Amino acid sequence: MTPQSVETGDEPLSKSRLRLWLKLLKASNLIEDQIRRRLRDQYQSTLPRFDVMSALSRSPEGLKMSQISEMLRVSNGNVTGIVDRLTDEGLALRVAVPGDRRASLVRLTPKGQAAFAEHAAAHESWIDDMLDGLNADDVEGMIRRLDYLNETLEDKE
Amino acid sequence: MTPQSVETGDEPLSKSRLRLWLKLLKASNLIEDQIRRRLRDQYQSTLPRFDVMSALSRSPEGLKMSQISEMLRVSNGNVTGIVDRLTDEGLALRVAVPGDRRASLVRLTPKGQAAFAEHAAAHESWIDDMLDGLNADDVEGMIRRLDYLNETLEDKE
DNA sequence: CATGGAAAGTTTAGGCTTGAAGTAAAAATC
DNA sequence: GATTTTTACTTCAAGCCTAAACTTTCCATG
Repeated sequence: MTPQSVETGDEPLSKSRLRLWLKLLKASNLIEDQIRRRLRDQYQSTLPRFDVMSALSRSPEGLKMSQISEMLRVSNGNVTGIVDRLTDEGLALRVAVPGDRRASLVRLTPKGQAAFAEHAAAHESWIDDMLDGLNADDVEGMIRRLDYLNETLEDKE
Repeated sequence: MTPQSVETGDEPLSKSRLRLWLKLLKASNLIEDQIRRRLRDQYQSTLPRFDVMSALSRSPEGLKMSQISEMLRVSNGNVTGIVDRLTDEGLALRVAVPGDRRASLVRLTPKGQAAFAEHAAAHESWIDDMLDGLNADDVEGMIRRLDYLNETLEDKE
């Protein structure tokens, strides 16, 4: 056995980890592509818009631009463009923050709330459909490992 | 119990599946962002370039544009741009296909082969490092479930 | 061999994404 | 109170990505 390499069967663990990553990425892309396609076809929307609206829907009092970009882990300039487009379509709006003329609070409009409620319900059923091959044990086993993985990944940042 | 809803503990399975998807997406994004950042910082490259070069490196005789876009599941026009940029940098080149003036074979140049070999080695060690919290059992368990999930997802396309 | 359709690629418009540069306002420091 | 630094956000350039339109070439059918 090669020193320092832990083996599983006949394959070094590092190779298995690489294979795991490629399969994880593949699953993620397959699911994400489906969601993007359906959001586009059925609602003339996109995943980034969905993500921003989802964050806003959880904070009816509104969110600052910087809060959104932190929650979604995307750049500030990115959020500017997405909120601009949501605003153009009457789904969101910027409200001035009294006492701080630099910032503004972004909120969903009633129209935005209604649209997101519809999108979110569809989204949940799409996921349920795409993952219906996994039973409760599978789901639990994967969640447990992904939780641990995500913790270690965040620690490393 | 609600009719038609399979429960695990006190949560409907559809909710668990949604949570699983969000965690899968999070892990995928955390890892992908790290890879993008390192490819950029250490090699002035990008993940799409890496993916194209990876496909090309496995086919020294070259690949047609349409083969690349099919393998990577991206659009034709997308590949055009990426190969253009690789070509501009002397990492890839287009070779005429005798007997078909529409198509061309894309190949890595020697410079491209050398660059990719370096990037691929680094890439593998980054993954090994990021996933080092998972032991052989974890890796095997996740691969098994992801294999199954990917199969069902591809069947649904 | 003419012609109509299929195939291979490119181009284009529009949106997403980043890092970097820029603007303005607030806060801290002197 | 003036100056410096930080904070909040926008703008910009460049790359990525898609669907759709387009060009060129190939091929099948009459």
